[in-house]
Amino acid sequence: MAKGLTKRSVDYSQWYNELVAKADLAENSAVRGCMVIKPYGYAIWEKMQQELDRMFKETGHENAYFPLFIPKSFLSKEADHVEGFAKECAVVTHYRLKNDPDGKGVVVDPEAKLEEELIVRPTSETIIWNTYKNWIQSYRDLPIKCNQWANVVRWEMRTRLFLRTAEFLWQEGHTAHATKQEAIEETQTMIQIYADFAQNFMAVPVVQGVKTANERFAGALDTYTIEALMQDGKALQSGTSHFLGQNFAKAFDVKFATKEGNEDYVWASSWGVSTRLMGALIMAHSDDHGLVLPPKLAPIQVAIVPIYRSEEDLAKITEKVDVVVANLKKRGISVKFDDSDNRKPGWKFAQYELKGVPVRLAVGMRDLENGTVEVARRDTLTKEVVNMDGVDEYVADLLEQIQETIYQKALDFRAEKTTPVETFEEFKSVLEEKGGFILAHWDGTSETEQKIKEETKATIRCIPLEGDKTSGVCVYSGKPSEQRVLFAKAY
RNA sequence: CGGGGUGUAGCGCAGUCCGGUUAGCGCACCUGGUUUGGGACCAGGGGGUCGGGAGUUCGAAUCUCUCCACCCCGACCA
Repeated sequence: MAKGLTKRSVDYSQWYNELVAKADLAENSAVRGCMVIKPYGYAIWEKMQQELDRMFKETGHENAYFPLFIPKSFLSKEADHVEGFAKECAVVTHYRLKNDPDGKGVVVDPEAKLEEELIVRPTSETIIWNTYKNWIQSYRDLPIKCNQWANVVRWEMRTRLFLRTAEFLWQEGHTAHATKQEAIEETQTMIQIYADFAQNFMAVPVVQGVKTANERFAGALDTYTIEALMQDGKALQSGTSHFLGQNFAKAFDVKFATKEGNEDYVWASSWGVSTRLMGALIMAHSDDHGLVLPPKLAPIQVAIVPIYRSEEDLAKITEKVDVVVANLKKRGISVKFDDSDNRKPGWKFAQYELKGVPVRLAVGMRDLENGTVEVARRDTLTKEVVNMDGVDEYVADLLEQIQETIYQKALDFRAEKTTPVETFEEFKSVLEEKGGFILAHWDGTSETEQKIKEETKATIRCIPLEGDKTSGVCVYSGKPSEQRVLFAKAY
């Protein structure tokens, strides 16, 4: 048991907070609501970025960069968009400070007021569509498929490391298309990429679906989402992809000449995932001993701990371990040989467990005599002694197994915590006693959705794309329902 | 932004009610030694604007006012 780490069963959110701190992922900063992502946490984010970036480029996207600041007037050009974001915008009003005439420090120079105030981007649709206007004249200029890796600011009242911070890192893709169909296909392609990434790299199973009107992105016609289930039974929206129709093209007057010689507004999509994925990763797999990382995203995949009495012993062990390290690296496995002498092996074992390192090798004099290595896997906390010869191949296989095992475990957990219900009584009791995802019929109205939210605090996470499509009657109103939708309490 | 709680060494805390030596303990850190197969032990040592500011007082970590930060629960949200 990790010293000082609160058990999940005692206080889940405290467990999360302590884990983020103790595993050296992130910490609160001097700026309210803003986090410092520490090197170990950032290394995981970099691994996510690398893979996503590769997937974006494989599907024909290019990276670009747009400004941090957005003129205030841009935001208000799309009515729903400004409505959605206005309440959480940071605003730049001045461009200069001066010495405080009354004494120490500096004050805002009232002489230096901006003619037009600037919004710190909460998202970049407006500045990008203002720019795209200049890039697009003809259907030959389309499609445009840009992505940017950036920070955004949404002035949240209550924040939690990774899950909701006032500033966060993300990528936002913004595409422009000649046809509605193509824009819809792009929107769907990207949500599929997010789902693939979540499942194959993060080992987090997700439900793909469409958001209801209430939960839709401000300015979108349709929002596709991937929803993941955390160990406390709450849902986490982990990625979204929006079909924007011609809303932003109309707001920013972006027209193009069609093949037929007509003029038409451009069709748009946008899509993003953020450092919130870190929260999903942490809460999906980790246990009371600490972080559990999927091998594909672990900054250190293998930690090697030497066990020795004398310097001579260490030298002998190091000689053997160097070969193992070289062989592992040849296979593209990231490995850390921890020969620091200021910690005992037991401390190191606990530390690498806390940090979620998938595989730990221990090598002592006993192993040198027997030609063996002790192999411990983080996900099951089991240990085996194997031959040192060929341990690199053994570890390579094991890493794949761990990736698969933790995905399967998360999938089983979700299956167990997904409950179809037929009545509102059942809905409430399942939500109360079991939590998790609830599949229920819904009459399709915002009123019913709102009522259910008020009475139970559960929201419609999405209308799933896959699964049971049979019709029924709404659990709340008794009116006809086309298919079951996914309810849960959410982060 | 409402309700509750907490701010004392890098971390975790005691001391605050009832003001009074030099502000203390555990972990961490430094030095030396013994250790090393699941969070080692002994000895010595360093480290403090007691969250900030203002006030009361001969004297404030302690009392008063005020501001700030963080945590939990709500409302809001990726």
